[in-house]
Amino acid sequence: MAHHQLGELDEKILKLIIGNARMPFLEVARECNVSGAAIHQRIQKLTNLGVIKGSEFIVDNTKVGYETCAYMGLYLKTPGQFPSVTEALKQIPEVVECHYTTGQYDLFIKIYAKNNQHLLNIIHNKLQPLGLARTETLISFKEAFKRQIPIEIDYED
Amino acid sequence: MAHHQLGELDEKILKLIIGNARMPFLEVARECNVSGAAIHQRIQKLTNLGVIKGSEFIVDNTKVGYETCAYMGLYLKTPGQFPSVTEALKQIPEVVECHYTTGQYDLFIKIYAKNNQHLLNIIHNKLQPLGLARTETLISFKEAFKRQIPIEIDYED
DNA sequence: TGTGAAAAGACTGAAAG
DNA sequence: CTTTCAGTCTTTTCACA
Repeated sequence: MAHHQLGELDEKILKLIIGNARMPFLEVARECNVSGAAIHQRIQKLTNLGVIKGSEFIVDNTKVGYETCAYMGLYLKTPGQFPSVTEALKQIPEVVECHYTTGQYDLFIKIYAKNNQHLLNIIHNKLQPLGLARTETLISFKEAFKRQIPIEIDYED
Repeated sequence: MAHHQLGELDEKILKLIIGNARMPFLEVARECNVSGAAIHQRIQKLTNLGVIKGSEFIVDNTKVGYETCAYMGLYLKTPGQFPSVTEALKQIPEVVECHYTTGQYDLFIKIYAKNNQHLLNIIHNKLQPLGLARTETLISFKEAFKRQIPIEIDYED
């Protein structure tokens, strides 16, 4: 498996920092009973391995003017459209996630818009010109909760 | 609107830090041509206002053993189930997002599982006992991209 | 709100067990 | 893989504009 390089210390570090990217590494070190340099080097390693892909501040979308959150399922006309449509979606900043999916849809995306009218504008002016076969829209009117993946590493060695 | 307290400096700060929670505030200060203390106070203010809700490290799900990512639409039997089902979903760590939605479904959730079998186990053992009317599952077999909401504040005052 | 200064604390890399 | 150490940079607070 892809995560065979990770040990208990890595797991403990990830659990501590995954939900708080501003936690000082020295504090992590104290929690783990190792030196600060050890944490520094482990996090470096986790970053080099691609386990850690970056960090983010979590911003309340409604407080920066995005009242509408929607998911959309997209049907392509032909599978050949995958690369061009994905590239075009990347050019639309309001599209914040894009997945290739099995079953129902070909692509599944998440969009933030200022309001419902803005969402309609995005659909009409930016999505429809892409030449999709069909789309389906699902509007989230409240995010009940959102959190991180649970870190529970199996040591299969 | 909810974001009327935010000014140009707040916008600039948010744009700089939203995609890198480890950026030193002094570096933000230099980019913005203000003192470090000013950035410190602004970020404090943004946190107090709830604009900033926290920070996270972005971890590659496949590298910590979660190969399967799925979205599920849930139909309730009665609207009265909303609170209890939401609460029950919160007890399932693999459910990382939960939205109240209009139209098609009542609830819409995002799940990470170790593999497809594990996803089936979660559905059978944890979701079906909740007494839902029906569910629909959508499996993402590749996340083409994922990014942050664009920060573009209107100054309507 | 913003600033500068000062103390405390954190980061980072080198060298060594 | 871990530690200690040293130099440098950051965070945080506070008095003041």
